Amino acid sequence: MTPSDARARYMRMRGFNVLFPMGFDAFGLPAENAAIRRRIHPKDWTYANIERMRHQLKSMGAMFDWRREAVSSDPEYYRWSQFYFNQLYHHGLAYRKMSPVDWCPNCNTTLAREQVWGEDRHCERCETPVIKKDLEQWFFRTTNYAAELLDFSNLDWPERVRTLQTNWIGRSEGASVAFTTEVGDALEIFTTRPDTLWGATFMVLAPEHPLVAKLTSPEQAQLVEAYVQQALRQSDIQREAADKDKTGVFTGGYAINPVNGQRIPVWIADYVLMTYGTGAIMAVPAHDERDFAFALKFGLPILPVIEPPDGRSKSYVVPGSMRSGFADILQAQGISFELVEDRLYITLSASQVAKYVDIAHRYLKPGYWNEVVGAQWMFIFDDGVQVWDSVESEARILLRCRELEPRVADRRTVMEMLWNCPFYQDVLYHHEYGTMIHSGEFTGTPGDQARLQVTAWLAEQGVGQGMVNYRLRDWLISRQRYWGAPIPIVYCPEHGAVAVPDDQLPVLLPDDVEWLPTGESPLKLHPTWKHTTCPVCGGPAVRETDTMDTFMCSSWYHLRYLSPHYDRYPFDPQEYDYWMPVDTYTGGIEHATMHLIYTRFFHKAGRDMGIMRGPEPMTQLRNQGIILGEDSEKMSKSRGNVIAPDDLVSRYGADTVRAYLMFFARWDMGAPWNGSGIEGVARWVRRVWTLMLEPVAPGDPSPDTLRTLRRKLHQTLRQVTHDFETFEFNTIVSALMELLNEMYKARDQGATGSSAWAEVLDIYLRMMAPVTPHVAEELWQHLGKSYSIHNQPWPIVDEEAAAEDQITLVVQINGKLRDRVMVPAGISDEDTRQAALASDAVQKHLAGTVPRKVILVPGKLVNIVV
RNA sequence: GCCGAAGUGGCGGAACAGGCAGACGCGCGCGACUCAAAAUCGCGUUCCCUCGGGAGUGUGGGUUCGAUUCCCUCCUUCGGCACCA
Repeated sequence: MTPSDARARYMRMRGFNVLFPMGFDAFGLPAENAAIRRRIHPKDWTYANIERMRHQLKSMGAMFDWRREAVSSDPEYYRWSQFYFNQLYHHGLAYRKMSPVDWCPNCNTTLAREQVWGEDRHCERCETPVIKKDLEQWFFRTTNYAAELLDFSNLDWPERVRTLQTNWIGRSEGASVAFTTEVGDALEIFTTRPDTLWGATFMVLAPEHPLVAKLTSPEQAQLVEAYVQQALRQSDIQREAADKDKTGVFTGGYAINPVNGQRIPVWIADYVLMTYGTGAIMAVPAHDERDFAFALKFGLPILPVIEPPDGRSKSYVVPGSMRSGFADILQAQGISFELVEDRLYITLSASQVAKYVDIAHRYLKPGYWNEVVGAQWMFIFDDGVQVWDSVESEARILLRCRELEPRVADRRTVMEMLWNCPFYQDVLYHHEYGTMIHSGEFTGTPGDQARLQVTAWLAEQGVGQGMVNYRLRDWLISRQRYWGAPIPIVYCPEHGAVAVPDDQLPVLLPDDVEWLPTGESPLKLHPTWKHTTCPVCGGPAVRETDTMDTFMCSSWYHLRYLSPHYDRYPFDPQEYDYWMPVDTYTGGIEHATMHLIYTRFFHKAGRDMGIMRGPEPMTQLRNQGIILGEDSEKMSKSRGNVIAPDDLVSRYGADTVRAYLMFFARWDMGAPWNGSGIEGVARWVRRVWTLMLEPVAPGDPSPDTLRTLRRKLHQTLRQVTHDFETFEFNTIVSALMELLNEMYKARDQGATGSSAWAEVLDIYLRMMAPVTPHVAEELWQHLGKSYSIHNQPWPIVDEEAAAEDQITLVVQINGKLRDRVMVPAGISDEDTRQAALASDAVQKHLAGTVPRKVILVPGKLVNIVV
């Protein structure tokens, strides 16, 4: 808090009208869980906490305008959260649907996808792994704004946050393609690789896909049913583990590939997710890693349709399969190979394949075969060469090989046979872009045009079109918890879900509930609360008993600060016009894919509903790092590693604590707490105090002393100003420390009676004011200046005073430091060169040799190259 | 696996449109004051050294007169995403 408070104070001194508000995002799981643990009513616990926090913040000297305080659990606040819900509902941006959702068994509530973290898919709050439940829940249509949320052009936000959001939204460009089942049902898929359509040798549906039942043949019914049941039982963690062995079942049904009429089997497998795309994929095992593993495991055909970019092919020659002289002729033809124990391992460039096939065919002994794989796929038999370019030719080749070699008799596909040869493995599968092969009229289309051309053709044929898919999901906002804003919906047997009219808001959260956990939503168990009347017909109806995710409350709180007690609208429009959008917003990086996406969504939705204006809610964002406990773990009461500012404040005073919080680590990086340095900052504050309050008789300072002092002063002012602008708070304090050291020197040289001294004290206190507001104010008064220092303008750098009149010229020989020479600031290049060469150290090192070259950086450095 | 950030003294950290590495502070050492200690003040504090210097910003290479800074390789730590078709 304090560094941003200091910056707000700095901006005020810069002449800005600064709104620096404070409020409490008071609803939510953490508060409710903490209250339950202590067996205190969540409301009592929350408001006691708020009071404690207010006290703490005030003791730190924050400049918050408390008249603008907003508390999201106050009815006068959540009335407007409910108003926003209604608006979203009326505009079709809030909807209710039954779906498998993430459920935290410990918090007894559903969670948004953003609130489920890590590999084990745990609850963001309590770290319990979540499970899936089928529930009817309320969602906000964040996906409507997926494309717009990717546009950061109006934002001065850190690259890091933009990247996190971009990845979270997860745009992929591709095409939708209309496959059909054998009996004529449409079976649409999404693919990013329309260029591989001719290699689609089977399809895979998510187990939950609606067509599964219809596709399943009677023979497969039992297996399919069992697999679907098992998939539903499994948690996401089990299902989504990437390294898991592929599982799946054949439905017995077939689909038709629209590009070539090929009849391909339809499988179900849990590696296809119902929640992404259409819940169905075309499988191109030759160019998709997952499909490849699946096909290999289940013996499904694999057909390469994209040439690898390097054009490399391979051939492995079994001992005894070639007539003698084979290796010699290869060598003579410039075809490189490795010979290991009579086995030949041959790697071919694109141009060598034809020549090689010819030679191999001539040298092949009867009863054997040889193959070329990679960029080209050919099987050389003694009676001719078979090209593997279709599912049919593969079948023929496989049959032939099985006849010739009993050891491959049980192989189900050619690829399975080849995969057994480790030498081949790196050329059998790839997912790069390349020239299309084995793809009918598209064969030969180069990799950089393939996707575009195929997509255009699909559209022409009416079987597909270009399409963009996002990973972002709609925001699940229902929570089966007590401590939140009630969702203002009433269910009427006649009229269904009806929004509570705005003039009847807020739907008050009752105090008299059983808030101790029962595994059920507390509002549901309240004897009377949920019973009400339908706003449409007046008949008996029941209220929605779920409450809203607190991220809903925090999505618009910046607007409530404008006018926290305004009772006609979420905010006073005049205030909105004056202040919005938020100019500077600071917060932790942990908000990147939650709060900061939600609030952007909220703003854009609000804009489209005619409530807010402009493209974005917050113009400039700067991330602060997290201060960890001394044990480098996140501070938490349960770990017992929390550093309470109160203790530090009572021991060192607020100003010292403020300054130390700015000084001890980089604000944007955060660090484990380390209290040992605070003594240094305390010493600094005391030394300022001593210097200004302990009288020292003025002496007779030299002009040099005064010039040096003023130079340091204005150089410091320049740096401090810059560092405030760029949020580099740690160097603000160190620059002030440096200047103080200089001031002590000047004092000892008798400077205290001078006008320069008065100037230094004046500016020094102004620079301190944002950092240590109390000490600065008191010393300001002591200097006899008018109240208050915090209303003073920020000082202006006197560039002339800040300029150096002497510079330290660095003299290097071959880039190594050899000497430093003091020269006047405006020195000419020629004089610089002379001064450097005249140096004793240089003369000694040169020892008579003549420099080959002299590099000159004016005003800084001379490098003599010998 | 993919994406991103970061590696500088005993510690927190400075410096980077390429130009004196280690500002400022902590800690530590020595000294002054003191009977003594604390506080305060002063000096010193990257490492090695034969006191001339030499090495040094995670590793190895490259570009350059010159690299903590730019490029490539690798290592480590942290964060995010992850069967997303």
